[in-house]
Amino acid sequence: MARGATVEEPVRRRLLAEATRLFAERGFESTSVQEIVAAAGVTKGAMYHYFDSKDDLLHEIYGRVLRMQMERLGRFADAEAPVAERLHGAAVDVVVTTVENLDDSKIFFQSMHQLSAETYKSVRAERRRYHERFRDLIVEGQRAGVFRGDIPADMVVDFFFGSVHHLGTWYHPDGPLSGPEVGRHFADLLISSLRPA
Amino acid sequence: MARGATVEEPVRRRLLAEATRLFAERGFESTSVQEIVAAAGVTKGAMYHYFDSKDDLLHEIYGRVLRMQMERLGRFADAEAPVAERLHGAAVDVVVTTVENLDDSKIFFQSMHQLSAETYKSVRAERRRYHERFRDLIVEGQRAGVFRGDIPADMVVDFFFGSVHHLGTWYHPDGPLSGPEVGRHFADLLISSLRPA
DNA sequence: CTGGGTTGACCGACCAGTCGGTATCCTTGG
DNA sequence: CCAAGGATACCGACTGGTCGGTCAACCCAG
Repeated sequence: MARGATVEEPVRRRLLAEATRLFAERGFESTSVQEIVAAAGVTKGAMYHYFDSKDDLLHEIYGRVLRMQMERLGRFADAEAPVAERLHGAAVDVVVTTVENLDDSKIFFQSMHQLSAETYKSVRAERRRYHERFRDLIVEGQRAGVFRGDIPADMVVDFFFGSVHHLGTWYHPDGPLSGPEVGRHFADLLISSLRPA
Repeated sequence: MARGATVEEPVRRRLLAEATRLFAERGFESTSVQEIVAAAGVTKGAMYHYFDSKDDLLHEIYGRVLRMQMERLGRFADAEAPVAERLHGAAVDVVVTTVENLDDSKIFFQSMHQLSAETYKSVRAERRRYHERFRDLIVEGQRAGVFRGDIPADMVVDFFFGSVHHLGTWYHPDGPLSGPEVGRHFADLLISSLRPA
């Protein structure tokens, strides 16, 4: 018979995938390295061959998410369209990709503070750059007069991303709402909340 | 000299206060019982005299927050005023009380999943009742035609409380914004997002 | 003298990370 | 063409240490 599917997936990728699943399910501190390697069908030696530490595993997961989100936001922000449309598109997209990677989202807001001090700082910095990119869209709209200017743009970003990050606590892929549906509603709420008084 | 301030506070209350502070600072799993009792100036035996387990400590913290929030929401919801005003008042209030008890908020969204299965379920149920109370206000406004009706009220609640729960990740009491200021902005965004198209 | 409150040494379970070892492949030079 | 030898991938028993929770004994107010 052909080699099993698990053999096709390289060990490193399998470790990341299982770690993501388990961290989302039980939290970082409640998941032992032993459980991760057992789920991936390898032993500790293999894990410590590919990663420096359990912390490093979490760091990799964050890096993957952050790179992906930043790249996608860039494409919406740089498009040629009215600012309200670009913001709406970016908002829908971040919701859709969040629900498509719900495990990543759960890990983010539950386990980020478990990272070592320096790793934590670098993740925060990367995250801040992402928020600033998003905020610039809002500021642009406020300057153009299409968004209300009496609420700080930074706060609007925190307001919106609070909602996005919390999708992991209530959204279920097999529930009545699809990702794009939730994304459209969220984006509508955002744009609507920004209409000049 | 008079008895020290710590002696005035009963042991049980001190344990809860220190546990809240430490859980918020380092997370539930990263805080040992030994650290909690040391901070409270007692020993493990004393803690296990008042609480069944470390889990029970967390459960009590949740219970305290939930009771307080539910009671306050009730007062706003039952007031005599236009529904938009009642919702706005409740929204401002939940933000203000959240930033006044930021530690509780941090614990909520970081450590809830560490509770035992049954405790977790009861906390979720209590939380759901709170959300439903809030949602009913929105439904009332939608029926009255003062709020847009094309977005499910449940989703609006999740949208708003996502933002509220995430205050713990970015709000600093000594920052430029006071609790009531943030509350007003958040409430304005909520009401604004609900204006009929 | 009694019993609620409190002590702190102790227990078994578990954990992240280490390390000496093995198996398999790739390179190299004879 | 092949043997030698090094590099890579992986194994799993083990270590030093931490954790939540227990319990027999103690203290002192009523």
